[in-house]
This record gives sequence, structure tokens and C-alpha cells, in this order.
Amino acid sequence: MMAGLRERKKEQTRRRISEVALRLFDERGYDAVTVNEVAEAAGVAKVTLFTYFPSKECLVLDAVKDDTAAIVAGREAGQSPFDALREHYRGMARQGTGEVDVEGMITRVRVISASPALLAGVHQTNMGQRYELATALAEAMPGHGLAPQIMAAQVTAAVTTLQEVFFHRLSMGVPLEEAGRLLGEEVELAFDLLEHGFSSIKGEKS
Amino acid sequence: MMAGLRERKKEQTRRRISEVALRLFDERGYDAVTVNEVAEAAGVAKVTLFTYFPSKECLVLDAVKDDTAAIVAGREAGQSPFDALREHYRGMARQGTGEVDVEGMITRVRVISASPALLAGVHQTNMGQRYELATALAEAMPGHGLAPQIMAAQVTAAVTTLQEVFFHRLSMGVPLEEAGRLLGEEVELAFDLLEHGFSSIKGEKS
DNA sequence: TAAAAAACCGTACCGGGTTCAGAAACGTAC
DNA sequence: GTACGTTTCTGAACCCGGTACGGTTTTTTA
Repeated sequence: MMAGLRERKKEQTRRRISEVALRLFDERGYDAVTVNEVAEAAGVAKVTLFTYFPSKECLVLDAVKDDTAAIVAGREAGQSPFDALREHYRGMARQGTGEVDVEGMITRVRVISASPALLAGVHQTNMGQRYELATALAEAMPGHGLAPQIMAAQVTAAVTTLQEVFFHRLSMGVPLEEAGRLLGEEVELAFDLLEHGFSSIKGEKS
Repeated sequence: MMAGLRERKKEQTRRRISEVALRLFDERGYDAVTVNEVAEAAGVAKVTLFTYFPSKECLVLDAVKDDTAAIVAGREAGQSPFDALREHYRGMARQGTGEVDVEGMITRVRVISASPALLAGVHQTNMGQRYELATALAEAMPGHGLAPQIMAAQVTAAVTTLQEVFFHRLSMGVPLEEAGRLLGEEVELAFDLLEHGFSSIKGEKS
């Protein structure tokens, strides 16, 4: 395999495009920057850019995937799908997202939060995962009719909301540590709601 | 006001565009029909089409709005937001959607179900309502932190799923009556899940 | 019937995304 | 080092959804 000069160059180009794009979007706003500009600034042709990233959105969102279906499928024996998910998000809140480049992540979040189009894109991604999660749940607990689908939708919705609030805080300048702590609390709230239902809250209405 | 010839013509043109669009989309698929073709077939200029419908999606989706926030805001005194929503969807399942043109509705559903782009559009609409619902819930039950947002997300998610399954059945040829009956059952399932949580299901795992 | 208002039109344009034919860069074999 | 197949890159033209603009027709109002 010889280390592969070709491979290295590809990865390098991909990174360069991604970084240049993120910088431009951050400076002037996602909508105000055209893909032509990104390509030119990165020193590649538009066509090349689109071979690396299938769409403009992906320039920002490709790095923000989160595979909930895999969590369910890969859970330990004896653990319910629900508990596996809860545990996963607990861990995520505790130790941060694990991304190496924190600075870049915050920039990315800022860019996303500033663009309705990108926020919509994140939703779409989450919705796609909802479908996969539904499939995984249906396998894990057969014979419950529509319940897996509805549960998948609810889990996805809750997680999306948590993610959104987390992103919003970061883009507002809340330090990562603090945001992580708040997220931790809210993960518990969200999963309690999922597990025990709204009735557990309606009762304590002030 | 003189009955308004202008107004009548406008409405007529709008209807014509919408019907022509739906017919073409149904015949050849949403993605395979360009707005130019729709405009030409309807006998108007592209610009005119876009004054009536702000986007291609709206040609199909403008007729499929459902204002959950209004349901919460307009609920009877003493009724919880949650019960108001449950009651609303119960009623919807019982008496059909109330649309006059059932044939047209089914065509519309078929077109939507056949197009990923339109399905995504429906999701976007629902997500927008989630936001409004969150606001309404936050007003109706203050002092619960993030709970209203998460509840709104969960309700929206559940409703979206129900809607999706309902659409899918109709587009598969299930008669409206039958689909309505099934929807009725599933509304109960979904809202029970929301009210009492997943724990009520985990217990009865086969 | 004249003039204000509103709807409509053709055309040109923009930006995201694709197609295509060929040029450049790479890997490999001699 | 040279020759050759393969992969990657490129420019230019194109498609489609959507907008801007300036001018024309229709409706309303006076």
C-alpha cells in the first residue's frame, strides 16, 4: 500500500475545502457565500468540490453525524434499547462530544445556528436517523405494532431538542463545560419524560 | 365591494394552477415535472406561478396545514394542553379530515408519499409547528424549564408518525374509512405513550 | 372615459448541482 | 527515465428552482 500519496492528497484536499468553507461561512454567513467562492478559495474546481461533498450543506454537516440506530443495535445483551440510548447521551454530556478540534466545533455550531437552512438540514439528518432507529427498535421489540415507530420519533425529537439547545448555548458563548453540565441535567429530564410520560409532570403543575 | 371580479379570477387561477400541478405530478412524478411545465400547462407565466405559490413544494403542500399551536391556545378553560391535543386528533380520526375533495386529497397524498422531497417538506412544516407548540406550551405551563420544548417535540414527533402512516395507507389504496379507524386506534396508543411513557410498554414485552 | 392600481408577461439573471470531453497527476512496469 | 493505464481534476456548457426588472394588459375607481 506504500502509505499512498494519492490517498493523502485526497484527504488533505478534503480538509482544505472543509476548513475554507467553514471560515468563509463564519465570516460572511452561509447564505451569502456561494459554492463557487468556496471552490475558488480552496483552489479547486466547482465540480471537484462536489465530488468531495455531495451538497453545499454537507460542507458543514458532514462532520455532525450521530448514529442512534447503531447504539441500539450494538447495545449490551440484556440492556433495553431505551436504556442504551439514555446511557449514550449521558456519556456524551459527561465527557463532551469527543471531537478533537473544539475550536472548530464551536465555529461549526455558530455557523449552523446562524443559518435556518442549515438548521433545517440538521433536522433532516435527525429525521433520517429516526427511520433507522425505528427499524432497530422494531427488531429489538417485535410485536408492538406502531409503538417502535412512535418511540423512535419521540426519542429523536427529544434528542433533537437537546442538541438544539446545546448548540444554541455554545453559539451564545456559554463555555463548553457549563453547556455540558446543563445538557447532562436535561438529558435526565428528557429521558424521564420519555420513560414515565407527561403525567409525571402534569401532577406537579405549580 | 361588488363581489369582486378580480378576487374571483385570482382564486380561479390559483385553483387552476394547483390542480394542473397536482395532475402533472401524479402522472409523471414530482421531480420529473418542472415548474416551467406546470406554468405552461396552466397557461400562466412562471413569475405568475411564483406569486401564487412561493415555491414548488407549496404547489402541493399549501393545502396540508394543521395548526397545533392554535389548538393549545384555543383550548377550553380547565383543559390541559395535552388533553386538548389528544381530543383534537381523536376527533380528526373519527370524522375524517373534513376536506371536501376526498379524491383530490388522496391524489395529493399519493404524490407526497412518492416524493422524498415532499416528505421532507412535510417534516419541515411539522418542525415549524413544533416550535410554535413549544411556545404555546411554555405559556400554558410556566416554570418547567425545558419540559415544554421537549414535550412539544415529542407530541409533534408522534403526530408526524401517525400522519405518515395514515398517508402511507391511503397511498397504498386502503379505503379512507378503514384508514381512519386504524388511525383512531393509533392515536390512543401514541397519546398513551406520551402520557405514561415507555415504561408502560417495556413491562409487557413478550 | 381617463387615470390609478393590480395582475400579468418575457427575458435575463442568480446559485446549486450535473454532464461531458479532455487535460493533468499518479501508480506501475519495463 | 519512459511509456501506459487509471484515477483525479478541470472548464465550459447546461438544467432547474427562484428572483429582478421593465413593460403590457386588465380591472377598478372616479
